[in-house]
Amino acid sequence: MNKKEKIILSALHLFAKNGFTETSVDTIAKHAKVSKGLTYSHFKNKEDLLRVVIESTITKMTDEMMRFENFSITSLLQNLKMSLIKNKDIIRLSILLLIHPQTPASVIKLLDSQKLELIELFSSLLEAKYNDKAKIEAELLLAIMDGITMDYVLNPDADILENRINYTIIKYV
Amino acid sequence: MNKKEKIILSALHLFAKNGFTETSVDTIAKHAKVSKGLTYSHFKNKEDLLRVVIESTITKMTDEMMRFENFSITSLLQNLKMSLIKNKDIIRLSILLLIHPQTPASVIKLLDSQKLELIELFSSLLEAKYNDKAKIEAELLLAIMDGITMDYVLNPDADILENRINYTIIKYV
Amino acid sequence: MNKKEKIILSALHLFAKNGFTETSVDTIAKHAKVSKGLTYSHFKNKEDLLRVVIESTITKMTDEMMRFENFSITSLLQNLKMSLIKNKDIIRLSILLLIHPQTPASVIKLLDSQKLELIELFSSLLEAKYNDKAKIEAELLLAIMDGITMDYVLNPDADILENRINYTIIKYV
Amino acid sequence: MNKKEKIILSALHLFAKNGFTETSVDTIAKHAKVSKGLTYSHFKNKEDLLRVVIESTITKMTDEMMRFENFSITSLLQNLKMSLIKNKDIIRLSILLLIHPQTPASVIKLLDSQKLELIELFSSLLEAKYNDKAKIEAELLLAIMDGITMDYVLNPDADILENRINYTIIKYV
DNA sequence: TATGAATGAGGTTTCATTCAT
DNA sequence: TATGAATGAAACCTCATTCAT
Repeated sequence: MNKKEKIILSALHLFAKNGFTETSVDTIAKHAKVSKGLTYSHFKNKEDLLRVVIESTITKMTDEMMRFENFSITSLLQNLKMSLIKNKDIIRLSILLLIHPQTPASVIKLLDSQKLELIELFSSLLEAKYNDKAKIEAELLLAIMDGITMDYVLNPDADILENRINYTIIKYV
Repeated sequence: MNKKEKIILSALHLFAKNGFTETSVDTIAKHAKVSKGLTYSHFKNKEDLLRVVIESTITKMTDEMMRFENFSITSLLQNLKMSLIKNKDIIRLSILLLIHPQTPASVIKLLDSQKLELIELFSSLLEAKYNDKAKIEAELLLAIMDGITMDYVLNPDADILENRINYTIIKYV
Repeated sequence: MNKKEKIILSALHLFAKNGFTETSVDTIAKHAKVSKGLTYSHFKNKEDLLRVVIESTITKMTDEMMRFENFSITSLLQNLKMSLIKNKDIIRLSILLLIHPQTPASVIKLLDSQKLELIELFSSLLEAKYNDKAKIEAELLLAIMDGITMDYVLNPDADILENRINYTIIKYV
Repeated sequence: MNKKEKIILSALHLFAKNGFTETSVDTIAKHAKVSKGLTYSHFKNKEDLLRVVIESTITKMTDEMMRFENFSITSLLQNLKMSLIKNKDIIRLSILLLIHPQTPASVIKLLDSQKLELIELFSSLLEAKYNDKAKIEAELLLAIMDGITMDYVLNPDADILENRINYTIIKYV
C-alpha cells in the first residue's frame, strides 16, 4: 500500500470516528505515519482530501453493492444489508456529511448521485407489483432503508438489522 | 425575551445553520447582541450551552407533538408532519447531533429518550391490528418516519412530505 | 501607552528592521509583550496591521514636516532633512513598501498621496523663479531629494546628508 | 538555452515580479520547467540562486551601459535611460534588494560596487566644469538619476522619463 | 544530470475560556 | 448582571531543503 492510499484510509477512519472538523490533518498524518507536508503534496487541502476519500470509497462500495446474483428486491436488500455491515464507518460518515450544513457541494453531489441510482433501481423493481404506485412505494422503501440504516449506524446490532431487513423483504415480495 | 433566552435561540439558529464546532461562542454572542462574557456566566461552557439548547427546545417540541385530538396513527403522523415543517432547524440539528461521533453523552441521552417515547406510542397504536408483529411494525413505521424526515430536512418540499405522510397513513390504517 | 499602540510601535520597528514578510506576527507580539491573539483582536490580519502602522506613522510624520517657520525652499528642505534623520526607520520602510511588488494597494495609496502633496509644495515654491519650468524643476528637485533619501537610509551619515541638503539649498535659492 | 540559464531567467522574472521571499523555489522550478531537485544541484540554496541571478544580470547590464559612442554626460545619461527602459525589471529588483534589510551581504556588495563605478564616472565627467565641486555635483547628479529611476520603475512612462533625462542633460552641459 | 516524494519547522489565523472592571 | 481585553493552544497550510532513484 502506498502512502497516498494510507493517508486516504487514515482520513476515512478518523473522519468517521471523530468527524471532519474534529479531525486535524496532523492527526491523519500521524495515523498514516507520514508527515503533514506529504498530505498537502497529495491533496490541495483538507477539503480536497475529504472529497477524494468519499470519491474513492463510495464508488468502490456502490460497485460492490450493485453486483447481484439475480435482480430482485430480495437480493438488493440483502446486498444493502451486507454493505451496511461491512461499510458501517463509511456509511455513517456519509450520513454525517449529508446532514452537515457545511459539507462542500462537490461531496454532496457525489453522495446524492448514489441515492438517485438506488431510487431508480427500487422503482423498476416495484413496477410489476405496484404499477402507478411504484414511484411512491419506492420512495417509502428507500425511507425504510434509510431509517433502518440510521438506527443501525447509531446502534449497531446485526441481529436487529437482520430481523428488520428480512421482515421488510417479506412485506415487499 | 431575556438575554439568556436570546443566547439560546441564537445558539440554536447558528448550530443548526452551521454546525456546532463551526459556530464560535463569539458569533453566538454577537448574534444575540450580548457579550461573550455573559454567555459564560449563563453557561459553563460551549458544550453546556448545547445541552441547554437541546433540552429546552426538544422538550417544548415533544410536548407540542404529543397533544392529540384523538389518539390514533393518523393524528400522530399528522402531528409529526406539522412538527417537522415547523421545527425543521431543530430537527436537522438533532439528527446532526445524533449522528455526530463527538456529541456529548448527555445530549445523546436526551435525544434517545425522545425516540423511545415515540416507539412506545407506535407500538401501542399498532397492537390492535398487528398483534405479536406490533413491535417490529412499529420499528418499521419509525424507520419510515426517520427516512422521510431525513429526506425532508435535506430537501424541504412540503408537497412531497404531505404526499408521503398521507400515503403512509393509508397503508397503516 | 496602551497595548494597541505598543503593537503598532513594535510592528513598525520590526517591519523596518526586517521587512514585512520576514517579520512574524508572533515576533511582533513578543516584542510588544502581548499575546498573538490580542494582535488579532486589534487587527483583522497582518496586512491590516501594516496598513494601520503606515497610516498612523505617515500622517504624524507628514504633519510634523509640514509645519514651517517661513514658507520657503530652505525651510522645506531643512524640514525634510530633520524628518529624515528622525524618522529614518519609517522612511526606509515606506520606500521598501513602495518598491515591493506585493504591497497592498491600500498602503500604496497612502504613500502615494503623501508624495503628491510634496510635489505640489515644491511646484508652488519654484514658480516665482522658474515660471513655466516650475513643474519639471519641482520634479527634479523631488528626484534629488528621493535620491539623497535613498542614499541616506542605506548609508546613514548625518554629515554627508547635511552637506548635500545645504548644497542643494544653495543651488535652488 | 540550457536549463541552468532557464532557472536564472525564471528566478529573475519571478523575484522582480513578486519579491524574493514571496517566490518559492518550487514556483521558479515550475516556471523554468525543471524539477526542484535540479535547482538545488545547480545552486546551493535559494540565497545562492539570488546571488547568481544578480551577478549575471548586473554585469551584463553594466557592460552594456558602459559602452559609449563618445565619453560625455550626454551619452552617459542617454545610456542610463536606454538601460532603464530595457532592464526595468532587473533594476526594480536591484532597488528592492538594496533597500531590503535582509538582503545577503554578498548581493549588496555587488550592487554597491556598481554604484561606485558610476559615481567615479560622473565625477571625472564633471571635473572640467565644476572643479572642486565636482564630487558633490556628481553625488547630486547621481541622486537625480536615482530619484528619476525610482519614479520610473514605480510608474513607468517613457515620455516622462525622456523629458526628465533631456532636461537634466541640458542643465548639466 | 534529473526527478519529485518526503520532511519538519514555522507562519497565519481562530477560538474556547478567563478575568479585571 | 454585563463587558470585552487578553491568553494560549491548536488548527491549516507553505516551503526550503534533502534524498532515493
